Amino acid sequence: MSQENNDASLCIENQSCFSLYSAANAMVRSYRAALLDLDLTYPQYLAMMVLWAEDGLSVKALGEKVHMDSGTTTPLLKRLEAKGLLERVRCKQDERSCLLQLTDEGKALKERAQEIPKSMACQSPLTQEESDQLKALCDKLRLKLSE
Amino acid sequence: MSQENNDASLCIENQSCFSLYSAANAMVRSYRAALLDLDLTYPQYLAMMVLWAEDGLSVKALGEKVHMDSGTTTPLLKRLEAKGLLERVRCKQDERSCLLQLTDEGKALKERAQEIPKSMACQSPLTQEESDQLKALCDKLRLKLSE
DNA sequence: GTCATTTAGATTGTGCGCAATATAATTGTG
DNA sequence: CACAATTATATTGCGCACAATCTAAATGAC
Repeated sequence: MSQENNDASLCIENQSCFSLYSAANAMVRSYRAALLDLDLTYPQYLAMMVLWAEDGLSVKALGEKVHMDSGTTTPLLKRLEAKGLLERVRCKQDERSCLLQLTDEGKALKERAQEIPKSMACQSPLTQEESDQLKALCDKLRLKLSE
Repeated sequence: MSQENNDASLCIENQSCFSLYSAANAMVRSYRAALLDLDLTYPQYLAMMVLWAEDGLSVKALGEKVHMDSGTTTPLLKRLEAKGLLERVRCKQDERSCLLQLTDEGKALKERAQEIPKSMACQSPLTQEESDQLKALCDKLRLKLSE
């Protein structure tokens, strides 16, 4: 009674994790074309969205919002600084902390970015309800896994 | 009547794409500990699962199953070969094609891998229904986005 | 059979994602 | 106050993920 290949548990087609993984990659890929015009990668776009909502955050605060550690944020933020979208300045009160200030160019980019959510929504085959459902499931999963 | 910051569309907290992205990263991260014992990364584990189900596939066939292109598969498969888990042999009938053959060690690893799906399922906060729902939504999204 | 086209895979370069580690500033403790 | 512990950020190294490009083999058109 060996299970051999009709054992379903080690089959990627049956694994929601593989679907999650592949969908996230496909999503980032399809953002690429939309973000090309803004000269941003998807993770850079996430960082910019956080700063458009609240300028002047520290690296740590931004990292928490985008769920990235300093090994990811430090080089990413340096690239955004090199593009002239923000400045990284040491906090006077706490010299360990580094504050992120959008430049005028960085702020101005928000206008052009307004198109992105619209154009991405068009490409999605999901209804609003399905999209909300997906978000709820992903949030629940991530919260538990990052305990 | 400017929308300014109460404009919700450019806010990452409202975006299902960001939830998808973060959940996928968290998932891969939590696989890391489970796969440490097998000395596999998550993408390597995906490739091994495909070959455990069907040995002797070509690089192209494997790439299609895991949704990766040759820029990802070639170095990944070389690492699996370097670990002694498989061999890459040119196809006699078509010298362009490269066939993947599990070694005895590669086949043997399947036994130890049986624990992985179980241990990951334990960590998930999702019910079977929710997990199926998540999978269906992700599959629908990926299929549309990779048209 | 010749030559353009297609196909399979490999290579190169960039940017994450993250573990591990390092550095320097701050805080807590005696 | 000295000094250990904590905190914020930076650095290093590895493995994807993928666009772009290249090579070589196979196929198609004439």
